[in-house]
Amino acid sequence: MESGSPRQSTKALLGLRDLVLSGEVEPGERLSEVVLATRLDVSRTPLRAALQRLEQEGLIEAIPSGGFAVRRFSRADVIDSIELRGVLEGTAARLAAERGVSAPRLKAMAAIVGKLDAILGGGPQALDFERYEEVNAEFHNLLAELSGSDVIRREIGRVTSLPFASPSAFINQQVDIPAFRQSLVVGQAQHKAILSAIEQREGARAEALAREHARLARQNLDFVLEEKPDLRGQVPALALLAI
Amino acid sequence: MESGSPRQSTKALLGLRDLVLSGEVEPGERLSEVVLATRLDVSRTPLRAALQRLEQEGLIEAIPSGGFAVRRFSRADVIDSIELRGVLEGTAARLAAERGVSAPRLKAMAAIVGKLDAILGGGPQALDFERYEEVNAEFHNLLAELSGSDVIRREIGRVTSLPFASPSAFINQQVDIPAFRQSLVVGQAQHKAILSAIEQREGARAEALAREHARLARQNLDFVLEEKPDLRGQVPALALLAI
DNA sequence: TTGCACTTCAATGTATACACACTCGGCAAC
DNA sequence: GTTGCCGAGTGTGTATACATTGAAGTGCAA
Repeated sequence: MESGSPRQSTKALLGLRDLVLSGEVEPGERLSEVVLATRLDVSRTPLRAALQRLEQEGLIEAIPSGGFAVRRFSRADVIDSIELRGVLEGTAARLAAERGVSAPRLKAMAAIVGKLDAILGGGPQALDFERYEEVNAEFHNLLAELSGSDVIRREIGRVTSLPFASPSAFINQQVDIPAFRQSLVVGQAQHKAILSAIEQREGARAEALAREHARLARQNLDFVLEEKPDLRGQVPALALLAI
Repeated sequence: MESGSPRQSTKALLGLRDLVLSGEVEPGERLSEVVLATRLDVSRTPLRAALQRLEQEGLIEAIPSGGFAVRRFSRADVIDSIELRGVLEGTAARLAAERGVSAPRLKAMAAIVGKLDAILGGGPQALDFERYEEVNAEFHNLLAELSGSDVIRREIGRVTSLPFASPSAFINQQVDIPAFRQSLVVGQAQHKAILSAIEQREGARAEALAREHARLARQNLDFVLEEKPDLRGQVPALALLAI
């Protein structure tokens, strides 16, 4: 069987995930298999596979009496998920520093940092958020790889599958506020420092920096929730949040 | 639907997990749905649910062309899984210290430590491994809870579902060797220190201690693999290992 | 003898029918 | 009026038939 595109289970998984993330089905709402199967135009079998998978991803949760419901995330969940990402990326950075990284891969990381510099250096209004988000994701993906550990890489992948735990959770055009733009500058400084620490085999520094880097997301979260609560609907990462 | 015991999917999950963990199906071996369904006396539907779940647990992996195979773990995987557990339990301990733990829960933790003392204090030959393993698991479960974070608790639960990443991975009668008994004493000292650090709100100390505590498992792993390689078959946690 | 293509087969992916448990409404008894 | 029981209905859990694809083996041709 081809594991590529034209599978119903893939269609069901992507469709269902999108339905949940976009907020079309509300947190706490029970997910009816027949309704969803009809809506996504798949049979119940691949749909159930998608439900099980999303349960493991943490987006939905099993109901004791059977079936699933959209999970309702608290602010604490979001904060702790960000903290967890920081801890895991910190570990990746520390392991990279301790175990060493080959010159070519360090060069690749430096190239990514250079690209981020170029994106940020283009002047305030020329800033391409989408492009920054893309390259930022590259940085974080490569960081996970530099750890040299498949176990760590897998784990980071799992945790960051939750939208609000993603490294790019609060990078988007919608929330174009000076405070956010500044946070990108700070974040880029941290990127450089993390790379430097890895190059110089400073494990503890690399770990601390990566943790602090993740906290940037928490700062932005706090800012949105407290200063600009009206922006909540604009940030996709917060669609599942029930404060 | 009752989510309790008499469900075919439960039967399939437990049966399949046991089949993999016991080594009855060898690492790398392809898992045939029809064969397994017959063997476990369930239909393919609940079996497929179990397969999907075990894939998420990390015990088996999907084959590109379809189906699943028993995952083959390298020594690096085991080492990194232990490291990961240390990092996560370290985070749980740090959060417990930083955020504070209620007096009753601290008391409960102290009670567990007391039970471990009693088990270890009974003299060398009276040592009840099974009981120690049980109470040790209690300690680690409560530690995860003391973090006050469902996110962290879930994550620790996931990681420690792999047999060699479990806190009790190398505690068993089979490997009754002086070095192992000594490691229990050291481990218990670390238990006390972790509790003390949490009580005194010393986050960094609590984290460092919990990390080091996990490394005890790595020491025991190294000992088995290098000093007593003939014991490999005796330790259930190593059944999946392909050095 | 070797390589390619076709055929066949086996195993997974999908759809759907059936069985049973949980829920919710109504009715009766207290 | 409230509480408890009962029955219908909805929906998930399970089984199985069918579709589809990947792989292997065989035969023919170069």
